[in-house]
Formats: sequence, structure tokens, C-alpha cells
Amino acid sequence: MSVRVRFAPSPTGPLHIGGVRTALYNYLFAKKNGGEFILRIEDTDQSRYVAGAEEYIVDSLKWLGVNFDEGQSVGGPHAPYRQSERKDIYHKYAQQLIDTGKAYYAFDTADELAEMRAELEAAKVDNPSYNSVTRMKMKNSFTLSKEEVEAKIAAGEPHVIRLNVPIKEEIRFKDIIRDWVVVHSSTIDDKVLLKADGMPTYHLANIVDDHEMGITHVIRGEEWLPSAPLHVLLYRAFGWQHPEFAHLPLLLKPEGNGKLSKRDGLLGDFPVFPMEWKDEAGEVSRGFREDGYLPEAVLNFLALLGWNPGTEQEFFNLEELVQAFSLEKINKSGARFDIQKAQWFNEHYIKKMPESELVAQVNAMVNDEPLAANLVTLMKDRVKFVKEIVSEVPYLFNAPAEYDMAIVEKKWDDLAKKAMPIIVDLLKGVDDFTTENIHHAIWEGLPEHEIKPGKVMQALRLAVTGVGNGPDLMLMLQILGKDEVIGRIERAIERLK
RNA sequence: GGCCCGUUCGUCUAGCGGUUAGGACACGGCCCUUUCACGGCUGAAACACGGGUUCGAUUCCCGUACGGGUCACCA
Repeated sequence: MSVRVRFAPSPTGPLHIGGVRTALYNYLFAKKNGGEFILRIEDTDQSRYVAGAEEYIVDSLKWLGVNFDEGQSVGGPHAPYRQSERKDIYHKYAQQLIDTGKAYYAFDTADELAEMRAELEAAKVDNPSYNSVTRMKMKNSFTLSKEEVEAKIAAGEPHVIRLNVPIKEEIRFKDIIRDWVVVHSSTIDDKVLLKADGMPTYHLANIVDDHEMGITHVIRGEEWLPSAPLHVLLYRAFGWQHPEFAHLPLLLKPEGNGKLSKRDGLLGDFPVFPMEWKDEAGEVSRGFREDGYLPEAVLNFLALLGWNPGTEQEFFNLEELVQAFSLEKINKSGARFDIQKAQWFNEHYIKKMPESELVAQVNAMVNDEPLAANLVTLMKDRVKFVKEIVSEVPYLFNAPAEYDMAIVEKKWDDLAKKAMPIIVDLLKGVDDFTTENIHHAIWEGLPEHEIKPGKVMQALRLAVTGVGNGPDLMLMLQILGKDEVIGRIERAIERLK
């Protein structure tokens, strides 16, 4: 049977970066095995629906090149791929469970449920839940006569359908990453399957859809591990064979305890979403894309957070990831989110980017192609982000308003003061103001005045840029142009007497 | 708290009974260089603890500690 996997996010807001990794792993596994990757939207909670979230999910995956074979936007044999549009299917299966006694009706109100919980807590019950013992004190198919139940339903009384969890049954299943997991059914409560509003809960919808869509492997975050036994129980109730499970380790906070959250991005000054997102209140969450991360870098970084092929290779493109990927190599423990590593990958992929592409991106910022080309040559190996090619050299756009005094004290010495007017004269004599010609003029001319060029280069840098460090000076002089350079040196001589 | 999952340098990780415990990020040093970066070389840095099993445990088993997840008519 061909491999079929799905990524099933809930459109309640921007897709978290951890979700992106889950999608990636699903995609890699599918492609590695020549199978299909499906995007299913789990929008069964109408109260949490957020406009634009579904589109955001699709766009994020598209940006990274994690393409799905079936989904709402691309179609497929199991459409619709949006759960809110599959209500009839869930009703049919819920009814089947009722008919076979695997599920039952319950009429308890929110208040009654709260009361029950409060009572159990008062009685010091470890884990208050609606289960095989407590259900006998509630309003449901067990405590009401068949006629009463039918009458209530006919009268339109709000009700839910709950799973009839067996009292004593051992539930064991093999997780590809964690091996055997064993749980006793007495620790599971009678979960609601169909809500009073007619929508299924996640549990029902996910089992029904995975079955109907022929999903062979469920690859999802570890936060689902506690409900996996319930899902196995549901498959049993339907008489279906369950797919294989693989529960992924979580992405953890860079420091401190807990899983990575939106707040960590604010605290640590980094994005936790693939793309920028603006909520209804107008609050903006930053995205990797807008921060200047390349999709290749995000992919490479994410793939290695919780998985590695067991070799010492560290750079992978999508194709290479597909080739190297296997679920067995996924780690069991959570991985801390280290943005420095992401930056390092970004740096690497900038260096690997075709020159013409880089120039095009820089040109979009400066609107001057020859300048863009020079900036790329100047800065390419020095930046973590493309935008830094421009932002790291402000003095190429504006003459220095002040000078770094620490450098002035160290380098603006008598020798420098003597050399600067000479350099001005030398530069005046350069007709074609290119790197080579400038260099030639200075290195030929200064020794004639008993000055070693190396001794005054930093002073020259200071005069032109105002700071003591930066990229190749000769190229910067060429970029600035003869008049500007001479003007800046003369101004420095004047101001730094 | 109940249930479940986990634990190798600060971080991401390799390891699948016998290794000088390897690599990468970050950090320090040296070299290169007009400076800073890049690059190259190099340094410091880890098997949570206690019991077993075994000739021998980082590796297998059991505890303890610590960490994480989850306990909704949310996914």
C-alpha cells in the first residue's frame, strides 16, 4: 500500500514554526516513500475560526516549497479537505457507533458537568472524569430509558455523543519513535465525539478522516501522545485497523522551561512564525520570511531540530532531505530552539546564492544596479541577512556625522595628519577612480613621503566612514567616488585637528 | 496531583556492550588581513544519580531525581 500522510492544522491563527516542522517531516516521509502528502484543515471549532489563517498555512508551506498533493486548494479524490464541510460523514459514523453500542447520548449541561467535577475533586479523586463509574450518575443513555432518550432528542434537547470507553482493557500501540506505549482504559474518559452544535470533536473527525482518506501514517507532535490511546480505542470501536503512529518531539524554549511559544519570540527577539501575521487587533507577529531568512535556511534548520541522518552532513536542500529522511532517526527528546543556528544557516545560504539573484535583491533596495553589484561584492561574505548588505554600511549613503573617538585617539596620530593631505593630492591625480587605480596611487605615492600605507589606512577609513572597522576600503572609495572621498577626507582633516 | 513521554558538552546532536565519547552552533586563542568579518588551525566544554545484568556499561533492566506533555462539547 502506498504511503499517505497528512498535515492537519487548525486555522486558529498563524501557523507556529513547530507546526511547520511537523508538516515538513510529513512531506519528507511521503516523498521519501513515493507517497502522498495531504493538507487537511481541522476547523471543527467554529468559535476559534480565524479569517485568513487557512490561506496563511497554504502560503507558508508554499514559501518553503513543502507542496501537498491533495488539499482544499488543489483538490483530490477525498474532497472536501475542510472538516467543517464534512459534517454528514461524521454524523453517519457517529450513528454507527451508537447503533453498535460503542457510543451513547448524553444530555448533561455545562453546569452539571462542572458540578460533577467539583464533587469529585472534593472527594479527592485524582483525575475527575466522565467515565464508566461517573456516567451512572449523569443524564445519558445509561441512566435514562430508551424512550426518554428518544423523547429528548425528538424535542430537540441539546445533546452530545460520547464514546463508551470499556472499563478494563489494556491499550497498547507501537509508536515508530517511542516504541510500545501501554495505557489502561480506566484512565481514559468518555470523550465527547459529537458536540451539541453538531460538529465532531477533533477525536472523531480525525479518526474518520484518516480512515476515509487512507492515511497510513499519523505523524504529529508529542502533545497528541496522551490522546493516542483514545484514538486506538476509536479505531477498535469502528473495527478498523489504525494507521502507524509517530509522535514528534517538541520544540522547546531557547532557555527556561516549556515548549516554544509566541512569547519567546518577543523575549528573544526572533520570529516563531514562518511569515508575518497581523491579527484583527492589528498586532503584528514577525515572520522568518520578513526577517530575511531564506526558505532553504529555515528548511535546513528545522529539519535538523529533532532529526539527523546519523552522518556528519549538515547542509541539505529539500531534495537531499527527502533522500536522507527516515522516521527512525527522529529523536525522542524535545529540542531547544536556537536562533543562532538558524542565522548560521542563513549566512551559509546567502554565500551560496547566485550572484545575480543577490544583486537583484539588493537592487530592489537601492535602485542602482552597478551600486548593487558593488555592494554585493563588498558585503556578501560578511552578512547574516541580505538586508544587511545595505544596512551595515550606512556611511556609503551618508557622510559620517561624527567620528568614533576611540579610533581617533588611537589612529589619528601625527603620521595620519601628515598623510591625509598627501592622500588627497594623490587621489586628485587619479582619473579613472577604480579600486586598482586608487590602490596603485596610494601605495606608490605614500612611500615617496616615507610613509608606509598600512600605517595610515585605518585613519583613512576613519576619515571616510567615521568608524574603525568595516569592509574593503578600496572598494568603498570607488563606490563613493572621487569627489565624495576627497571631500570627506578634507572635512575630517578640518574637524579632527 | 493522575496518566504518558523523555534525560550525551551552554545549544543541536553522533553513538546502538569494549571509542583518546565524534561533529556542528555559540565561546576563547592563533594565523591570514589596512580594520572588522570570512576562511584556516586550535582550545575549553557532556554521558543526571543510585542499584542491578555482564569479564566489561554512555549503551540493557529497575528505581530516584529532574524536565516535558496532557488531563474541555480546543485542536
